[in-house]
Amino acid sequence: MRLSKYFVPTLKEVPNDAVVTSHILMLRTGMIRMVSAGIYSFLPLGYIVMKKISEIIREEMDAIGGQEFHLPALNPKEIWEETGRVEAFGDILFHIKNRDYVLAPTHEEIVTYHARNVVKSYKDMPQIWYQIQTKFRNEPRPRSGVIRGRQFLMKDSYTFDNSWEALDRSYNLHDKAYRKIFDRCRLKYFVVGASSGAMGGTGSEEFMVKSDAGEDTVAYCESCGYAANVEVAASRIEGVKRKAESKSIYEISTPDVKSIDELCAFLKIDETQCAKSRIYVHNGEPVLILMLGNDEVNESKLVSVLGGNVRPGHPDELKEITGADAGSIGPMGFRGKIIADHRLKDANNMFSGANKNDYHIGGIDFQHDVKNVEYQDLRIVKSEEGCPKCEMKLEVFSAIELGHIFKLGTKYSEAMAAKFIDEKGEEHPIIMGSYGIGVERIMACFIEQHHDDKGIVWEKPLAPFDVHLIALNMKNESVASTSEKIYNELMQNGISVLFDDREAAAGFKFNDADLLGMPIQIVIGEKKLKDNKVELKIRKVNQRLDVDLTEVLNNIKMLFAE
RNA sequence: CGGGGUGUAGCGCAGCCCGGUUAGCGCGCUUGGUUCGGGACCAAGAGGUCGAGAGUUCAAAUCUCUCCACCCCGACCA
Repeated sequence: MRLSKYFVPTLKEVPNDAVVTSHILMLRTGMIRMVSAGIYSFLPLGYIVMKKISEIIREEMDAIGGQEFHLPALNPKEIWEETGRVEAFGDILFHIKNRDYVLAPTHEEIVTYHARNVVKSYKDMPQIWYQIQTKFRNEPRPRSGVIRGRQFLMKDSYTFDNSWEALDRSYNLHDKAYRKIFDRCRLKYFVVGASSGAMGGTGSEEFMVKSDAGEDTVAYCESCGYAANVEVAASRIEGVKRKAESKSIYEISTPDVKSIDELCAFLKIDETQCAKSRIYVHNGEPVLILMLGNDEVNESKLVSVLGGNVRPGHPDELKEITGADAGSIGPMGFRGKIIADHRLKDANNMFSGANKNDYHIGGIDFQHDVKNVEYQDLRIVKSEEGCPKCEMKLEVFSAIELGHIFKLGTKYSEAMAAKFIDEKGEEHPIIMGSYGIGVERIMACFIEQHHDDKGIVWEKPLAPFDVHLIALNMKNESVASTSEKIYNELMQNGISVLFDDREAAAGFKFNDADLLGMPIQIVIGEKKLKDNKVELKIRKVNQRLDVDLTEVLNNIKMLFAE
C-alpha cells in the first residue's frame, strides 16, 4: 500500500481527550477516530488489525469445532423478556424507539431461540456456535478509548451439551482455545478463576491483562499463578499475638483524635494495637465491623458473610447508633451485632473508640470484653502480603478483562424451554456455556504492552503491515526506482508492505514509521544506494543493518522466520 | 447518578478574571521556489455560527442563566 494514497491520518500532537496509552496511540496512528462517547470508527489501518485478530480467533474457534454464525444485532424485545433480562440489563440495554426491538448486548437469547427449535435430541449435541460481531451496551461511562465502548466487537460462543460432563469438555476446549488465541496475539495475560453464583453458573474463568487502564483489581502471585479478584482474594497474613499480661479496660481522653494514625501518634502505639470500627447497616440493623489497625473493610466479603442488604452507615446516623461520631466508635458498650476480622481474634490490650466523642478505651481483651463477637475474613488484600497458595508474595494491581468463559448451565434453556430428549426418552433442559472475547480489548492491550516513547511496536501476527518501506527522496531517480522494485518484489513474495512514497522530509517519514510501528523498516537513501545497500531497521530492538540490494528479500524472510 | 474539569480554524493552545476596533499563536493545509538520513527553509494564501440558546449592556469569546458535548474521579457493570 502506498502511503501517498492511503488514508492514515497520523497525529503529531496528543489529542486532548485521550489519557491511556493505547487510546493515544490508536488516535495518533490514525487507526481510530471517535464519533461519540464510546463509539469509534475504525480507519483502514485499525481495521486491518481488527481483521487479523478476528482471523486468529476464527481459526482457533474452528479448530475446536466451532461453527460461525451471523446473528442479528436488532432483536425483538419479547425474546429478551422470556429470560427477564430486559429488566436485568436495565439502562444498559439499548431500546429502539419506533419498534419493540432492542440492540443486542450479547446473544444468549438468540442462540437459545435457535437451539430450542432444532436441537431436540441428545444426538444433536455437542454444539459450539460462535460469532464475531458488534455488541451494543449503553455504558453509563465509556472510558479508556476502545477499552470500554458503547459499541464493540465481541467474539462470543455458546455451547450446548446433554450432560454436565460434556459441558466440562466444551468448557475446557474453550479454555485451551483462549490460551492459544492470546498467545498468538502475543499478550501477557493471566487467568482468574471464580465460582460466580450470581448468574446461576457453576464455574467461570476470566482472562486478564495487567494494566493501569483496567477496571478490575486483582491479586496475583507470579510464582504459582494464584489470581483472584480483590473482592474475594485471600492472603497469608498474621493476626495479633495475645500478650501474656492482660490489662483491664480504661478510658483515655483523646481530643480531636479521629483516625488510627492520629490515635497511634497521640498514644505512641503501633497500629496493630488498635481496632478500627466501621458501622454498616444490614437489613435495617446496625452492625459493628472491627478491623485491625488500618486494614480496610472489603464490602464484597462483608456482603457474602451477611447476605441481604448491606450499606455503610451515614455519618449522621452514627451518633444515634453508637453515641459517638466516626473516629470515636468502638465495641465497648455497643448494642448490636459485632463482626471482627480474623486478625483480631483473641487480641488483648487493644485500643478502640469509647462510643463517646473524644474518648478512646485501652486494655480491651477480645476474649472477655467483647461479647458475641463473630470472626470473619473481611480484609482487602494488599500488595506484598503472602500468597495463600504458596510461599511467595501477592501483587495487587488493576487489570483489563479480555475474555470470560462461563458454565451457564440451564438458566437460559429453562427460561426459554430449550429441551432435549435423552437416551431414556426423558426431557431435560440443554446445558449451556457462554464464552466471550473483546476484540478491541485485545488490540488495546497489545498496544499497552508493546509500545515505546516513539510509538507502537507491532509484532507480525497483528501488525497491519509486515514491512514499512521508506523512500527517503522520491525525487531522486534511483531511490524512487529502487524503492518501487523492492516494493514489488516483497509483495510478490507475500510480504505486506506499507510504502512511504510521499514527498516529505526524511525525519518526518522516520517518525511516522516509528509511530506506526511495523516490525521491519526498510530505508532507501541515496548515500547507501551508491554502494548498492539499503538499511533494515528492526523496530522492536531499534537495530539497523546495512543489507545488499539483492539480499533484502532473504533478510526479511530470515527475520520473520526467527 | 454524585464530584471536578474542558469546549476558541483540521489538531494542540493563548485571550476570558478586569466587556471595547479587523479574535491570536504553533502544527497542519493551498500555491510557488529552495531543500532531501531523524518531524526543513523562504514567500504568498485559505480556513472561525468563539459548543448551543436566552439574558444584561451602547458594546459579549469575555458577565448571568439554561441546555448540550467531551474528559477525569466515584457509583454502577455483562
